[in-house]
Amino acid sequence: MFNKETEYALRALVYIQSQNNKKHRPGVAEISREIDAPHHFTAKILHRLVKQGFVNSMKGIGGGFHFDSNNSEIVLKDLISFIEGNKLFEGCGLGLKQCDENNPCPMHDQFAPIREQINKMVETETIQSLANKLENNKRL
Amino acid sequence: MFNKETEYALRALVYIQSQNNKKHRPGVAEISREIDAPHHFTAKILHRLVKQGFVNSMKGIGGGFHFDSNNSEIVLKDLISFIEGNKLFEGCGLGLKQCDENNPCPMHDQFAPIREQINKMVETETIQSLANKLENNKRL
DNA sequence: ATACAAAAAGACAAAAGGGTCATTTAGTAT
DNA sequence: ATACTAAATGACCCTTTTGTCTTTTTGTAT
Repeated sequence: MFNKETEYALRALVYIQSQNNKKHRPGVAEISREIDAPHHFTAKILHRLVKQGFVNSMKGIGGGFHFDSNNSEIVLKDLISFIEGNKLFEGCGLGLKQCDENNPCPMHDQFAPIREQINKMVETETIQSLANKLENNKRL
Repeated sequence: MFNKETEYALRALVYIQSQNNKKHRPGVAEISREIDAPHHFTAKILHRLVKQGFVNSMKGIGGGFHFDSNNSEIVLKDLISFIEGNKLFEGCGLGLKQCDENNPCPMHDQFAPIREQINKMVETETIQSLANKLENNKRL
């Protein structure tokens, strides 16, 4: 479904939020270990997300990654679009450039509702809502 | 959703079937032109599909690609699994190795029904059913 | 038998995705 | 001020995907 970078980013941010909830700011080493992602690749991804403002970081002793509590929640669709574009949210199942209600490909009628459900999911869920579920039986 | 190879394969096979319905066996040049795919890449993909038995080919004058009418229809799931594996049909949304009903990731409850719908689509539709829709307003 | 059409085959290459490493910069606690 | 910790930065590399090109083989119609 998603590419590796997106998967790592989702797992990392959810982990950061869940640790923030416990008043802890994890570093790259801890994050990559806990979400089972390559150390340096995780660092690169997080750095991009910091530059874009999705998450904050603090250097030095006691530093690490964290969310600003006065920032709004991160909607998954915004994050995923930033990382891998919106082909999944808007593209045709057969990869046609021109495919919509008025000019449908043979798969359109079956595919459109699936795409809708995907959109609904990523527009509804946020990093924070996912992190909250971690305390509810869910695992990373 | 699908990778390029899968998209080209779906479009090519649907086109071949639709032409077969008109008693015509298209060649690579015609196919790649009509489905807007790279000529030689299309040839490579079709060759793999012939070797695997998904479609037949005839060399020489009057040759081209065609389906054996006494073969059964090609279920999309079989084709897609052959080309790009079944991550889309079975994988976790966050990319976790261990994620199921009993040990769900925070996205599992939202993602599982989507995956189900995808599975239903690719298990129901066939190259032939898609080709039939081409005569019904649909476009490639 | 021949000529030609078309697929088969495989080497090659560009681009994107995924990942590593070493060095630098910055911030914090003391 | 200092030492230490942790992120920032950028170069580099491997693999997979995507795509190109050339040559060979096969089969068909005549």
